[in-house]
Amino acid sequence: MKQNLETAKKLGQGRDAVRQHNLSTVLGLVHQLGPISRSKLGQLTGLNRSTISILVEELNNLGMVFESESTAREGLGRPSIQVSASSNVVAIAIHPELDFLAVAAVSLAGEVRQLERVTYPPGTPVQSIVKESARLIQKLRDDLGQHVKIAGVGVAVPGQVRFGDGVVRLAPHLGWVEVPLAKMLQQETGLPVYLDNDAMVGCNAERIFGAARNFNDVIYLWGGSGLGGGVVANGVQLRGATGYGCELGHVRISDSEQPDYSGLAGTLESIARREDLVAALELGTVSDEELEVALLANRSDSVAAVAHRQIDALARALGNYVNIFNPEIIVLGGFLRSLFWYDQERLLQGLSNGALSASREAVIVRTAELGSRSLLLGSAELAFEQLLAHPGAFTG
Amino acid sequence: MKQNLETAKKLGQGRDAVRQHNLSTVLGLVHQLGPISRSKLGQLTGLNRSTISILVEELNNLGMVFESESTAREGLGRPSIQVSASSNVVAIAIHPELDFLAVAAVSLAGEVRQLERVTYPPGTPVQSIVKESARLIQKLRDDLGQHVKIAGVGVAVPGQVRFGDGVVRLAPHLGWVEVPLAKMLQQETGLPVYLDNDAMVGCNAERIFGAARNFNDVIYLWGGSGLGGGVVANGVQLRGATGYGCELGHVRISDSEQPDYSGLAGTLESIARREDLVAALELGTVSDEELEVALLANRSDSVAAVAHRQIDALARALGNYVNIFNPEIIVLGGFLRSLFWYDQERLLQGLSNGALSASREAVIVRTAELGSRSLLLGSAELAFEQLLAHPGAFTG
DNA sequence: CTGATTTTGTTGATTACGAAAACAAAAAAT
DNA sequence: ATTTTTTGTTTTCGTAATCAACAAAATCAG
Repeated sequence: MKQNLETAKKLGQGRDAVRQHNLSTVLGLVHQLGPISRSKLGQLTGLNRSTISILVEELNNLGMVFESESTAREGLGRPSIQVSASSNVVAIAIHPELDFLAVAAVSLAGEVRQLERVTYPPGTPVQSIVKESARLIQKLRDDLGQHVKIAGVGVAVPGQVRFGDGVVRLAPHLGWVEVPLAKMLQQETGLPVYLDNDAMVGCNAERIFGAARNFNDVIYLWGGSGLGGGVVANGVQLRGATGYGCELGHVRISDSEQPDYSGLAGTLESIARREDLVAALELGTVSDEELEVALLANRSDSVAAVAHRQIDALARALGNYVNIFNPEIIVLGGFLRSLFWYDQERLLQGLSNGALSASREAVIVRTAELGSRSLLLGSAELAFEQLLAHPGAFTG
Repeated sequence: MKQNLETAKKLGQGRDAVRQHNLSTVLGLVHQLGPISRSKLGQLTGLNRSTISILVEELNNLGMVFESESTAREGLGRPSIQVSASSNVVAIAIHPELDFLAVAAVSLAGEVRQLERVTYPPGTPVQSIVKESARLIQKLRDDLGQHVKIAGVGVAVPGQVRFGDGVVRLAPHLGWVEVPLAKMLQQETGLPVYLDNDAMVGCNAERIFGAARNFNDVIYLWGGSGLGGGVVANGVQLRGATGYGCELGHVRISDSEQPDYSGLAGTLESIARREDLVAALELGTVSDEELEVALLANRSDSVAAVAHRQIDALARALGNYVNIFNPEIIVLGGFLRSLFWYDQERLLQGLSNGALSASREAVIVRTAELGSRSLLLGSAELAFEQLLAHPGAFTG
């Protein structure tokens, strides 16, 4: 509270806060649930018919949504007007990786309208990547045309992100340290830029559009070269004080002295390693899908030893998360999907052994649904979140 | 969202929601910060002078607060009226343990107005404890007089609590399984009853009134016979989907097969054990304070071996929590206080070794301030939270 | 095909509540 | 004693949700 004494953050609600809030929730529902009738919006929000009418009209005027006449019979009574999110409001999703850059335009309706992908040699300096991003954004804008409004730019960063000011604290693969990426991109493009850790971005996407849709308490674990996580507690994404939280891979679960990519010993990331699986299967560079096919086809003892060790470690970690978070659902993405399908029984049994039964009983374990789309949808969501919070303030 | 489609929970805000919210925040500020001037309330909430005036008057009429003329010089200008929480609005705090029962009346102003404590043999059935609680509550009410209004009853349970319906899922020490304690107490007393896990209750108290005051991201760890935890993330207490979350003691951090009180192996609770410390010091039944004095006075190797092992385990666990939650502050209570003071250096060094530096740098570690008062204040807070959420609806 | 029923959209009047402005009050500063 | 500064009070105003009444568009019953 003392902070508030100084910063004088507004705790009270004024007149316009109500309109702001209602506008925001209506737009949010349209965004998440897709085309929806006015009457259903009324049911969901508890607002009066006349109020919904005014709100939707305002959103229409802002260009955020459009209305279409009733499509088909929905039962008794006068058919309700359908409200849909506009495809002409888009967010730019950016995903920089070691050797490639993906830039996409995602509409408020949830479609990936356009996707550009370029590769470059590892070690390419940030400045070049920023310039390249700006170029691709301009290309997207040109292709999409004048009448498309840009909500902002969302970036999924494979590393630790200071959420408040959009600085990449550390992205080991890319060799970035304290890079003010948001500011750099903002200066280059003139658009508002939002950064977040890639796993958290993926978590949010799965929660809104994917396997964790409709759940309010979610654990998301994603295995790529490293191992990242995301948590949704009580309907809101957990980030910690500065945005460095949710490092679920860097949690020590064993006495082993084997270090992970961040130098921490005995962590889940140090045991459940994609490259060990790939090596055991004697594969080269493979996609997650190819890895999965190869793993499920191979039942040799040597592969089983590696997989079992990783599954057991994963189970132990999941047990910890269940005890800590009491989630409704656990979502496994990346190569962790493959571990799940390799021996689901073993994983779930291990989870049961390590978790308190009260929390264990209720939780379900699923694999991610969105695949590579999750990063695009989730990154765009970073920008849309700001738009949704203040729809009235948006001018495009 | 699908849930909402069925339950039709109100997402939109109506006319009166604003008043409700503002009334709530003003009362909340008075409750937390103690006597405060009207003008400061205006600064903190961002509300207009006239609005504050009306709100405070309404709270006054409800008997929640009272106003007093300016006490002393506070600078230039007309002195502002002081607003204080009423001492005549109280919550009943109940804390049942293995062999004793504490029942207290805590005022909205934060004073423990009265405290009753009785002992009974271990194994006393729940029904008896409920009856005894009701008797003590009646005694408190009689002593306090007619003009005191009761906001409700808050119970700190040493076990797992299903937060939604106030059922004790499992309280190992007390031998309770699926006990509908809230309902039982409600029927016996006619008052609204709220339950929560004891560590979470303590966490909330430390956050509002104690060592974690003014922090929004808190880890709280409390060591008694067992080891419990509490987490505040982004200003709200974490409970998980059903209320079983935050079992920070039951997190596996080692390959050891030593089971804890819940049968889980290699957890923090299985290593950091109060009774091992007590045994090493060759003590009998001691209070936390006595234990601390004895521990700090004894620098023998045998004691050091036990203490160091426990400190190292604690450090490893704390490192995990830091990586997961990126908190601003860690608060250690119960006998964990003693471990901290025994070798602070070792603990902090161990923490640094196991945590990512980005999160590690910002976090501070402190010991709990409230001692045994934390459970009383925190339990009362359970009832006050409901009161604060809907001050207008309260009739006493 | 016709009329009753049901649900939804529309419109205007009503109500609630915070903001703003003008004025009064109570202190310190000059 | 006068000015300045801050706060409390009162009145007026604007905004936004609600309510009631009516119209519109479908299904249902015969």
